[in-house]
Amino acid sequence: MSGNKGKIRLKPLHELQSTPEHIELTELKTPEKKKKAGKVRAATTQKKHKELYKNDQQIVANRTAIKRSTRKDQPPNNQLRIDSFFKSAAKTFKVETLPSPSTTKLNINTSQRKPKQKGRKRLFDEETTSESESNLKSVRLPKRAHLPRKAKTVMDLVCIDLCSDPEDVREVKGESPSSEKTIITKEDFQSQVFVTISPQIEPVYSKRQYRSTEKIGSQAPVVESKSLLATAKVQSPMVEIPLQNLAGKTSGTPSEIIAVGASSKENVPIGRRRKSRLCPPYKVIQGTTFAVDGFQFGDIPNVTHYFLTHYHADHYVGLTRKFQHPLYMSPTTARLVRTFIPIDNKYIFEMEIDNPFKLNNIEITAIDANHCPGAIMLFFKLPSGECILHTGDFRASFEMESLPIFWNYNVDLLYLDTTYLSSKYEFCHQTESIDRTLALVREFRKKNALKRILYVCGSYIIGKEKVWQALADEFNLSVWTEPHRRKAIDCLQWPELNLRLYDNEDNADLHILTMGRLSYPSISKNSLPNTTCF
DNA sequence: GCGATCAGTT
DNA sequence: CACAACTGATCGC
Repeated sequence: MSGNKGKIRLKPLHELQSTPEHIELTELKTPEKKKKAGKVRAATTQKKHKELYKNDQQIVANRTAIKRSTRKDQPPNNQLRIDSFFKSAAKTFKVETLPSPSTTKLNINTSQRKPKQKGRKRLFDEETTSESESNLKSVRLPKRAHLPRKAKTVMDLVCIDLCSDPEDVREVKGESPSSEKTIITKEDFQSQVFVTISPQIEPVYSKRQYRSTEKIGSQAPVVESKSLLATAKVQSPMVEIPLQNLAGKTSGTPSEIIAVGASSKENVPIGRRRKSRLCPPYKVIQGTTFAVDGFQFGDIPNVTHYFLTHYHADHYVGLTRKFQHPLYMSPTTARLVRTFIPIDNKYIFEMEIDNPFKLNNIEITAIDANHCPGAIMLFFKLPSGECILHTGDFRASFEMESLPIFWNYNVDLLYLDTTYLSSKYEFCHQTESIDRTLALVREFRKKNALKRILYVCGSYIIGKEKVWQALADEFNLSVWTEPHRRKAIDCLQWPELNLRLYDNEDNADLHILTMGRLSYPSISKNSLPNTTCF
């Protein structure tokens, strides 16, 4: 390895998040009044749940004359939980991993590749795994044992939880098949992150430090991202991370990664007084006047265009009817925004996926992020030739590697918006998650053939459609969801989903519910006696 | 009443 | 314990 070839320079968070001089440190403790309010709220919530549960118990008792468990996380005595079923069953559950195109070696010398060459781009070179590991040793935390990387065709699964996000189905034990696939896996990044984004660094960017005491406005003390980043470069050497397995030598090796946080909690101000927050530097794309998923900071100085990567609450937080700037998003996200947030339509601009367009002489391409419907990554090509990728929330897949844009351009700067960088998170392909779900439900149905089954799928506003569609299709289920989500699903323009959806909650086989309503009191309220839930 | 904020939930 | 992505209650304007 020489220079930065095959390496990513990772900017430590403490540099990116350096506290500007003008930020005042505000009180560290929650004021007593708020504490009290919090307690009152908590008490109210508890009371509400108790009452709900009490009522629910009565309903169930009246219907079934069977006394149900008083534990909230337990099903009524006449109901089974499929999740407990499969947790015990999963230990012997095996999944055959199908050979994927990405496991087939291409025998292409990456150094000889031409930019327009066809074929699958190897974002991670399977040949470099061992080299990568040895190089990473210097930065890996001493106590962190690395996982075996060689794939097997059959893996043992210890824990599969249908109640979890199917995207989160993890292999706690066993070996990942991903090591022989050329996908960007979390594991490939894990070592870097453990070193770079360390607990010692994070507190610098504590909630209270990113707190403005003034209104955001023309004189507002806002972080100037470019200068801050430039300063970071000068003041502290980059953490050099060997990632020679990321992309070929002629294309697509990001020279820098900026860790991006999207959570609304990242710099939550304290107190009730309305004070705007400071915009963290990573919300603004370096060298541009574009802000991504940054709506809770008022008008960000020097930002002319705003982007929304997808319609999830922690990304559109702060986006209200008052918003008055050009706002770019995918067509699907645009329909959702129009439906739920009354922003003047003249500010909403749709970006076609994979269709580059220019803004301020910067070429922008929206790429499918493989997250929820309408979720995109953003690829910026600056006049200088510098290419910047903002991932938003995304799910890496080997299909992504085939995208021409990753073949044709280097990624010089990467805004990586992700949380699951720890080795404890192991992600399989989305289709595999769905297949496992179907297999488990199939097995459950077989064992409970005589029972009526109420299928319950927890969901955010959008994002679980493929799972419940697969269930509905295979088992011919009628689906019901809450009116709010129904409205959102209608925005997706996904006819197959609408075919399955019915307005009648009582007759539906499969309920798509908000996560917060997945507790048994809530579920039972909507279910009939002698019903098996999962 | 709207929007911001916080606590609590899965 | 962690986390994302919520919901609902409360507070400030």
